Parts: sequence; C-alpha cells; structure tokens
Amino acid sequence: MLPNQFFKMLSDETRLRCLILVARENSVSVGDLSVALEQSQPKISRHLAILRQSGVLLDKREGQWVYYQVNSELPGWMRKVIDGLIASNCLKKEYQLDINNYQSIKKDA
Amino acid sequence: MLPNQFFKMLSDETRLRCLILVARENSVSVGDLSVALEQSQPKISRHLAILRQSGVLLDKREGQWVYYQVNSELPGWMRKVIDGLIASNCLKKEYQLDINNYQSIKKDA
DNA sequence: TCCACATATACGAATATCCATATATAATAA
DNA sequence: TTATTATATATGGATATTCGTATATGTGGA
Repeated sequence: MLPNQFFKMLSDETRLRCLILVARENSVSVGDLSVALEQSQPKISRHLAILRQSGVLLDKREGQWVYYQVNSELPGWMRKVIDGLIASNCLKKEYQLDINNYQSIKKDA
Repeated sequence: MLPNQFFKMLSDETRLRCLILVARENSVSVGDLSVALEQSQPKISRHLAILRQSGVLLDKREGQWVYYQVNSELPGWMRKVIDGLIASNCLKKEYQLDINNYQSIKKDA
C-alpha cells in the first residue's frame, strides 16, 4: 500500500478511532467498538471493512462475534505511525474517552 | 489540528510528494516543485495552499519566487510521521525520482 | 507605463466519500 | 424450524475532493 493510501485510511475520524482502540486493546469486537465509540453498528462495520480490505486490520470470528486486531505483518513505517499516535502524550486525551468507555464495558461484563 | 485532519493532508499523492520533497530539501519554490513532480503549476499551487492553510508548511516570498518549508513548530507527533516517512528505507524508492528530478534542476542552474 | 514571469485563485464538471436506512448473512438456542 | 443476536452489505442522497482551464495577482525590468 502506498503511503498516501494508508493515510487515507487514517483520514476519517471514526476509522482512526477504531484503529487506535483496536491497537491499544489488542482485540476488539464490532459490538464493543460500536458501544465504545457511540456510533451505529453499520457505520462501524463499514469502516472496519475498509481497514480489513486494505490489510491494516485482520478479523477473526468466534461464534457470533467478530474480533478485529492490527495485522502484525504491517510494514515498519506503518507500525511506527500507529505506535507514534498511541505513544504521543499530547494525543492521549483525544482517544482516552474511547478507552474509558471500552474498559467500563469490559468491567461490567 | 486533529490527527485525522493531518492524515487527510497526507492522503493525496501530490500533496504528500510536495511535503516530502520540501521536508528533504528544506526549502523549495513552487516552480521547482512543479518541474520535479511533473505536475501543472496550478495543481501544485493549490496543494501547497492547502498545506499552508493547515499550518504544515510556511511560505516565504523572495522576489517573484515563493519558497515553502516545513513549519518548524509542528507538534512532535506530526514531525515524527514526516521524519518516519523520510527515514524509511522501504519508502526511499517511492520518492527518489522526485529528489533526483529536483537535484538535476538545481545542478543545471 | 507596458510586458514577461512566477504564483495564486475562481469556476464547473467528474468523481469519491460518508451517512442513514433497510436488508442480508451467520451463528446459536429453543 | 423459528427466533434472537451479531455482523455485513446494498441503496440512494448529500457533501467533499480533485482536476483542467481560465484568469487574477504580484514582482521586476525595459
């Protein structure tokens, strides 16, 4: 994938929030993403499909649930972009709410 | 600027090539970019305007020429993305032709 | 002043993106 | 089989992006 195509993946807010939450939590289901980001299921599913078709995310079905994770075989420069976002202190607050929402789902369960 | 907005800047091939050439060569005029990337002057100028309006690039007029450079006050996570692209070995070839074109312009002059 | 060069912007058309809504598919349980 | 839950996809409309072309603006020299 060309760099500009990769960046197009990250240019949509919902897609980027999905990717970051998945990258931080390792493996997340469609439904949990939908609840954590407070977005409709079809919307989340469509954006996950784009990330999956581009090879950035991988999916794994377990029963009725489908879990997404970051493809561990991404080129180094892509991983660096993703890891850089997660490591950045000044971006922590941008995505912290999603993490909090997700973890309170998991705590309740 | 939000991360997804920054990535939208980088999602267009021409814009990304402009940014990388400017980042690598420090300061480049509109005309030189137009020749090096083999794209029309209005097209280059429009994309530079988008990068300038977003604060990623700064412009400096010198006579009839306008030189663009990377804003040195970008947040760390943005600089890391740009530097990561430039440092990546597996991306070198993607942008090497633009560099070669640019340097042969400068050599002739 | 008038002209040439460098750069910027305006306009319209083609294309792409995103969304809400409705519906389809898959798995599970009764 | 039927019902329920989880996920995926199709449709159509609103909006955004990109481009080529034409034109405007800015600068310097004759």
